[in-house]
Amino acid sequence: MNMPPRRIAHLDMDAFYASVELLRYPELRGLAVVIGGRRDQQPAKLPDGSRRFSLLRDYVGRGVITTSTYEARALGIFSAMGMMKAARLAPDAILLPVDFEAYRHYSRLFKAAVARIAPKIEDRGIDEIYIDLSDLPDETVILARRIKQAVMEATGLTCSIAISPNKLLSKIGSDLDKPDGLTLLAPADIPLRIWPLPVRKINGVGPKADARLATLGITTIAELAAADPAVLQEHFGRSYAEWLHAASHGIDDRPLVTDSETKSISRETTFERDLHVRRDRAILSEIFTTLCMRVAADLQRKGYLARTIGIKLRYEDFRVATRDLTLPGPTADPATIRRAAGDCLRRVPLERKLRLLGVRAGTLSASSAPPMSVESAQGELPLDVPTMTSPS
DNA sequence: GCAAATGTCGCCGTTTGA
DNA sequence: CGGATCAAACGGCGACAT
Repeated sequence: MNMPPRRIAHLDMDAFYASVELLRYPELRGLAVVIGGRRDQQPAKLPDGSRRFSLLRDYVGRGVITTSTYEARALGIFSAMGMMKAARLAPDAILLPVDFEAYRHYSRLFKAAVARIAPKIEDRGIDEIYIDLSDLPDETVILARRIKQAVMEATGLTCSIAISPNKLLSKIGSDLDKPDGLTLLAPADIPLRIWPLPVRKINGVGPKADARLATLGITTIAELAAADPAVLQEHFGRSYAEWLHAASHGIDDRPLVTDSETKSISRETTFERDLHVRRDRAILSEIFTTLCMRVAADLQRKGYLARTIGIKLRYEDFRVATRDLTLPGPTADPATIRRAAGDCLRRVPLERKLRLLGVRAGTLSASSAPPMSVESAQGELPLDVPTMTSPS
């Protein structure tokens, strides 16, 4: 039997974090607003009831833009841009710190609203989802409008939706008409609407693959679609080459993943200045222990035990080193995690200064104890916590 | 000088056990 | 018993994503 094509929607909230902030501070509508930087500067409330907002020009130190309003984007400000660079481009932009608590709240609201219309949903992080509309009786555009309206009613926020036979095309499509977009894509639209786009628009082609494709003279999806499969295979290996080829032709059979288990839990932090392992040993040791305690608390709060403990370092030159260690048995104990992480640390070179330290817990299993409340989840460390040492 | 935090996946080399 | 072989687990790490 010939199955009808699926109807897969990709829904992407428009400038999500920034839009949530505008719900709270409507006086900022129409302005260049950026979200990011350190978490320490809430807007101050003035005696007359108005608010005093920080400006990007006053920011000092490390940090990146997490997101920004469309007005800020028009000034050349984009996600992951360094704060100081952004401040040069748009010194008068309003700066707000991230408030994940609020974003998670609105995330739950919009997802619940969609689920009432179409329950088959794949979570893709805080601000986007895939939705399978295939089994619903209504017409596609009607459904899309209904979903957009439900999201608006639940949150006051707009989103952009694309619907196509698969996740790949819908993901590309939701970006084609933003904000507040509604895009339908059929296979017949591929030559005109997909092929002219840069290969980087394919979800799964990142900066590295993009650069290597450029080397081969391939910058658009059309050029990728026309590329010799044998040449692709030489440069990318069989598996990735086949996937690239299929993607360029809009072919993607991946099902929606409607339930998934957490695979790892991690905490990491970038220091205010690069730290030297010997000179700053005391500071680093305290940060390291704190990270371990936070991972332990996260595990306990969420009801997990971990059997693998890993660390991540970012050196001053931005290179990354990771090490991990599998324990004899699962744990959520901060001291055990601290010891394991310390063992990992002994295996990495520590000559260069560090800019980031992270601790990860993986190979998770459910703890028999129920998830802990936040207050009771703080672990106590014994007094003789191992200290950081140079490799011997 | 500047470039976050958190998480997933794939690939590869090594180790281990059969 | 030595060698070949295979699978699974492990560890490292790159790439990619939001």
